[in-house]
Amino acid sequence: MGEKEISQAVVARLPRYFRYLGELREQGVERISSGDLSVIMNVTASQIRQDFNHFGGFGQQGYGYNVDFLYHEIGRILGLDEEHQLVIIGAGNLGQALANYMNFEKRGFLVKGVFDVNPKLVGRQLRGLEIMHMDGLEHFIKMHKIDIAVLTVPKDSAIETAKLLVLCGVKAILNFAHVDLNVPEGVQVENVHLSDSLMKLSYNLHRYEEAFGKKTSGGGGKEG
Amino acid sequence: MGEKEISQAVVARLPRYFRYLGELREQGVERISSGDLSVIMNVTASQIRQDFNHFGGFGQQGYGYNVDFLYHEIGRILGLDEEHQLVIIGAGNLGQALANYMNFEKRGFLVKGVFDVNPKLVGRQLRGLEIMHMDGLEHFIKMHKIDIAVLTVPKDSAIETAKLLVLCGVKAILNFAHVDLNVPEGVQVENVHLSDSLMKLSYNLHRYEEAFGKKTSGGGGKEG
DNA sequence: TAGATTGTTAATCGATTAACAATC
DNA sequence: TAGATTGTTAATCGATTAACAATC
Repeated sequence: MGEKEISQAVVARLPRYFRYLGELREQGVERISSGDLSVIMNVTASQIRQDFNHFGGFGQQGYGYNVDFLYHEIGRILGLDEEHQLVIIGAGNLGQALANYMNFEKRGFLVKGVFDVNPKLVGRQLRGLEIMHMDGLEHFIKMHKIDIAVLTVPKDSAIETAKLLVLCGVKAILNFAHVDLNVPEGVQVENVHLSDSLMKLSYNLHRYEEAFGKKTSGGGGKEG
Repeated sequence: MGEKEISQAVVARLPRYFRYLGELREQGVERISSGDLSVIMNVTASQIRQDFNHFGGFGQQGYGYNVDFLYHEIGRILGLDEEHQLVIIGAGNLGQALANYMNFEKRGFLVKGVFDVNPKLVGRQLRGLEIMHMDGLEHFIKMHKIDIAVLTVPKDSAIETAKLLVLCGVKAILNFAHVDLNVPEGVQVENVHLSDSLMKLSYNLHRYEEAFGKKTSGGGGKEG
């Protein structure tokens, strides 16, 4: 009832909490305080408590947080307790790499199909999946109740493809194409712009060099 | 002299400006006002002017901004006017996909080498590059003045590999491994955590469904 | 010149951090 | 109970937006 909107800044931090809690859990750590976790994760204890409390009180005064419980709660908040059916659109290098990137499966993101328009690719096997032609996309999406699409097509066809995906009923798009998609409300888009990341890295590299001198010289300063 | 530090929020927006300005430029648009650009990019004109002014006055009152000039200025700010030598560490699916992803080259990011520890991969050709064994990494990095490394090794070896890269003199790492790297000051890291992106997408998908009902039904509402 | 639009200062908004009473 | 640590409110900090004088 009237759940206050959670800011994307908070949401963006959840996967990192989930990862650290997963590690602690595997190490057999049973409980952890926000203070200890803040040291490990290099954030403030205050932020940790604020973040968790957006979703309810997971901790206990004087005790801290139960690692296993918190891990599963955050997983549930992220929707990892449910299975997602996804398709990969674009079977180029990146699409193939992602199809082979098994790790998604164990979080409940099941790759059900891979699509492309290139007749040279259509029919090929990819980790047990046959690459299909885009013509069959609409039928496939409805048939298999696909809710997420991973978009790795060239940027010139990305906008058009996204439109088609939305029409077919896809509700979330992980977009690797280097364009902004314009989707209707209720359809979620998450962009992964690799060249943007590289440019940001380049900026920071240059700024640092400018500020502290370019000398890379061999050996040099041991950093404390 | 005493350049005020630019926030990462601003830096993160620069590649997007660069992209839109590049498009306008290709369309032959000569000048644009912050107002017009704000409509195209769906941000406030105020933010655009603030962002640009962090780096100096690129516009002219009553005229706006010269698209070509601004495009090149932002490129320069991002360090795209200089060439970067980079290596890809890890020649698995993702590493190979990135090596084949030519687009980096045209922005001055030159893939000079691909490395792996797997003897089955070492020696193979990848777009004109031979996959090399990690043993030769240090020599290669120094020889070719590599400043950026793209890290696509499994997470268990990522931290160790990053340490090695830093020792060899690499100044920036684009990290695809699903761990946080702990590098000394002056070494830049940019993380691309694909599963984090997918989890964020999943969160937003679930939140929306919860808030507005799960009904996906065929056909449904035409969005205005 | 008059109109347009920037550069920049001031106001607002939101996110992070600090503080502390509640409570296990 | 005393000590620890949360949940939560208040204070601070930073980023975004609004406003407008400067100026092309």
